[in-house]
Amino acid sequence: MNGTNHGHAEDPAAALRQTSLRVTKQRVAVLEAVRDHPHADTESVIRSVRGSLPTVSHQAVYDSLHTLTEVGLLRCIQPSGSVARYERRIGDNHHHLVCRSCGLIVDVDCTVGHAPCLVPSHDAGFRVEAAEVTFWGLCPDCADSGSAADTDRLASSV
Amino acid sequence: MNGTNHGHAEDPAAALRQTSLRVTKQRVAVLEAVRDHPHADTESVIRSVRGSLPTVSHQAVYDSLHTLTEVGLLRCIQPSGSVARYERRIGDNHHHLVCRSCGLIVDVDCTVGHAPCLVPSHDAGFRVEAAEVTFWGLCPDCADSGSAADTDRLASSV
DNA sequence: TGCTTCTTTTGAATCAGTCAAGGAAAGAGC
DNA sequence: GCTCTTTCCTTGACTGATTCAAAAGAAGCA
Repeated sequence: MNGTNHGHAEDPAAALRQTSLRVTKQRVAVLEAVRDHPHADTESVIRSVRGSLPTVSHQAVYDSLHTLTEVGLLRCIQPSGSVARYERRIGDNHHHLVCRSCGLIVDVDCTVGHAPCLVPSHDAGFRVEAAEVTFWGLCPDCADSGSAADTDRLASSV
Repeated sequence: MNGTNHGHAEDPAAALRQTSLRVTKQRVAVLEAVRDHPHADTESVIRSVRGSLPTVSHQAVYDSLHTLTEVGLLRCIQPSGSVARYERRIGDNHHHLVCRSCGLIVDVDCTVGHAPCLVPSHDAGFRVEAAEVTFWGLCPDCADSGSAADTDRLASSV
């Protein structure tokens, strides 16, 4: 539950320095934003970053998110029908529970054990590198309220 | 491997009739297009449908894809970074292998057995209805050619 | 400090997908 | 086969997320 990355999970600047990336306040702010809002979409990250840096361009945030994802400091997830979302918990092969109704995303630990936690029944010659698991359902709140209306819509999409 | 749906896998018109949907040539053509091009994106479906119906609007195809997905005749999948793709193999809880390099998608049967084939380690109070598994890797072709260049890019995104 | 290279800003463009209104066609009943 | 009602398709404009490109600005090395 503590720093899973390379021992720098809590210090964005240090994390950046360990890569060959320049340490800019924009990138630090993006890392902090994602740390503070797990599974945030780009829009939320921009809003959050502008809390400390009111003038950042959306482009800078897009660039940062891409770059940081590329070097492995962030992970990008995109459940069907959702925009890109980012998280800092990387390298532990965890998966996600997604609410079909409100879009809430919650982490779940690997179903079986260690990565790769799953092996396809046949791999069609692929060099398989990772398994990504998304559990679809209803979060507690949505399951309680309006479960009838939702259930209809859901039956068909499974 | 044969008709998995309700015994009408090969006859689009019959499949439509079993739902309460009207049998229009546009919908039949969309079903045929997806049957003939599994995992096709909307753009490809449009192109394919226009082979037999040169004047269909893209809107008609979008509508048909949505409607057919809603009634369960199609399934929509959207691997991260990809546009929506559709397939007709439904109800058998199979999963997908996706090539990170060229985007090729291949079906794989359910890893463990029957649906729901996976149960999260803890469900955070969710009412879990389905597990979607995506295996990421390199298809045989991409693994052969230019594997060095790709490997770099990939190492970071797992 | 000065220089080089990488980043960010600015502003416009692209692309998938959606909205809305009117015309067209499917299917039910006669 | 004909008519009516309801559902579906066409047209054309629009939205929202993301990307492109050029020029200005900062980071880090010598």
